[in-house]
Amino acid sequence: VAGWCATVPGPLDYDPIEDARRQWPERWGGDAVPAMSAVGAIVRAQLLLGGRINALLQPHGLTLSRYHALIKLVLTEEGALPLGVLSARMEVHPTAITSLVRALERDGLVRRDRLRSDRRTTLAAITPAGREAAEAATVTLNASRFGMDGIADADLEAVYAILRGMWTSARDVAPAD
Amino acid sequence: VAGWCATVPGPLDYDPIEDARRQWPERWGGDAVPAMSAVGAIVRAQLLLGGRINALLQPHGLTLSRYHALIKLVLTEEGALPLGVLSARMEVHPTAITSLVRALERDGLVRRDRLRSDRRTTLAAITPAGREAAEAATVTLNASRFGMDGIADADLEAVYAILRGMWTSARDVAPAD
DNA sequence: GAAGATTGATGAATCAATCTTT
DNA sequence: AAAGATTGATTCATCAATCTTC
Repeated sequence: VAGWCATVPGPLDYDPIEDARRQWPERWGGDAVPAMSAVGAIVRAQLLLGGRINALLQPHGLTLSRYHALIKLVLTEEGALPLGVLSARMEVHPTAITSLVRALERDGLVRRDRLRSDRRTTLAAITPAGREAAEAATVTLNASRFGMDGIADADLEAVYAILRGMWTSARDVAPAD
Repeated sequence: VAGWCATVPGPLDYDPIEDARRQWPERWGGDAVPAMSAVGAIVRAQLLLGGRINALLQPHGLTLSRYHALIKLVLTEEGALPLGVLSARMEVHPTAITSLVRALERDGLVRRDRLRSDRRTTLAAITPAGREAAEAATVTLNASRFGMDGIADADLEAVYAILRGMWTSARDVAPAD
């Protein structure tokens, strides 16, 4: 149990998923073992990536959430989005956007404007400082392949293609309301 | 934007990762696109799974964390573990275990005992009610393949095998302290 | 002094209720 | 009344500091 704890699970002598895979079939049958393994792996990978990526972003004064928001703005050439749209694109609760954008504003990375055409909506607009931060952070993340170095591109594309099936399949279309 | 919001991102007209994949190469080159896509997919998958699994567990009065703890105890035929060991196996902070186990105790699913041999350590021991809850919940989860139905077993095993490379590679061995 | 666990404080995520503008 | 955003209360994860037992 080396330097892990704290968000960053390390490489382990005890592999939790392997252990579960060993014991699962005799207790509950083997049917769900692939699913159980994949779910475990996804959860653990997400935890690990969170730690790695946040560590990469820390020198830039960003977290993954804050970087995510900045990138969404950068990718909309106007560099601005209504909070509601930003919330939808990031897929986080509308309420979370409020505090997130407020924090970015405190650091001078975005500006908040009321829309003149409809003064209900607040516009989050990226500032020059915000663009710089996003660019620099992206260079860092690209260089370390988003914490994924060590895995081949073909494998990464395979993971992407498979997981994409979770939201492109017709499985949980909206229940016709 | 149908019934999603609230933890459960639905199937979307606007696909955030596809959008990023389109714009990434011209801005920052294509090198990190597979990594970026995989990371995005993992984060989104984890979010989706969290929603689905917690919905499946709710009728059993459990959450994913609480189920996770119970399963770890069930899988140790004594049905009991010191909090420190449980914390390590679940890879959550030692402080988080305290409140988690306390909540399980409140519901009568685990018992807390001080070890007679070393009265510093607290033992979390699963109760009969805890075993029942874990068994019932496992049947439910197995039946819906942990929220992964719709994806072929071979693909799930592929995802597992690839992601496993993140913690079995020598990449981040402890920095020799 | 060190291991094991706990407490209290801070920050993020979520939900209901509120406020403003349309 | 409805859309957009915000506030306040709750919960959970995290970190530092504390308390007990060895």
